[in-house]
Amino acid sequence: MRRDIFQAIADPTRRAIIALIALQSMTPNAIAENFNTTRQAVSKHLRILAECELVKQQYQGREIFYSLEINKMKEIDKWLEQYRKIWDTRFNQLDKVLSTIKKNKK
Amino acid sequence: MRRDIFQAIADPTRRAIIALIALQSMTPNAIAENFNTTRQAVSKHLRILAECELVKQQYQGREIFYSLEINKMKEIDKWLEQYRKIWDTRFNQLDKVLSTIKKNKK
DNA sequence: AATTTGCGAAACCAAAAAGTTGCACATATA
DNA sequence: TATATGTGCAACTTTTTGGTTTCGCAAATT
Repeated sequence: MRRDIFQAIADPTRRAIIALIALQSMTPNAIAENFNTTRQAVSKHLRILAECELVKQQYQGREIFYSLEINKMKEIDKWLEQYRKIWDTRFNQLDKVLSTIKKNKK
Repeated sequence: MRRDIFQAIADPTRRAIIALIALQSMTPNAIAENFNTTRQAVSKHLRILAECELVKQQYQGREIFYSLEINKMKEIDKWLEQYRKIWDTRFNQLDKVLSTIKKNKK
């Protein structure tokens, strides 16, 4: 089961879980209350998220609090960077064209 | 078949295709040469990418040139934004802690 | 006109994924 | 100690996915 972060965020439930625990840590039961699936299904998603180090577990008695490993999210940002460069460039090109049009109008 | 952009970029081959056609448009055959799969498999990937408007097709005789719809990529960026805010905040908090430590050393 | 080339679509297959049910086990609580 | 609670794990089922093969069609080439 070779998971990567892109596969992890592909599932809409997992993205919802990420959003849920982004600000405060939660237990599997508390998370599952927000979905129409069983706790076990959520547990499976959490396991996948944990496998690619997107979430962190904190044991407290018999409860486990899951929280987002925000630094891991930067990997997506890093991947996006190459494309951000492209869309910035294209925007600048458009900008150039627009300013040329403006100039010619004068 | 409900496709979204996150599902589209989940597959490594599709991410490679995206990278390939990011700078110049290419035909399915030309794209397929870069992979160990058949042209038809690539064609299927292209169809998925087209379905969620990540690629644009340009017909030229019997050839079809595919190019990246870079604006669509911004959707990922937009989704990331909420988390970027979080990691910026946490970084600033860390920064605060570090400067406090520094101060106390003096 | 006959053949080659570039392409998408459909049918099929194997593997992976997502979900469910039924455990086992530890930690609380009575 | 007996019971309830919170959790992960394994087995199983269904759905989805990624791939191949085969086909048909249109545009080039001969």
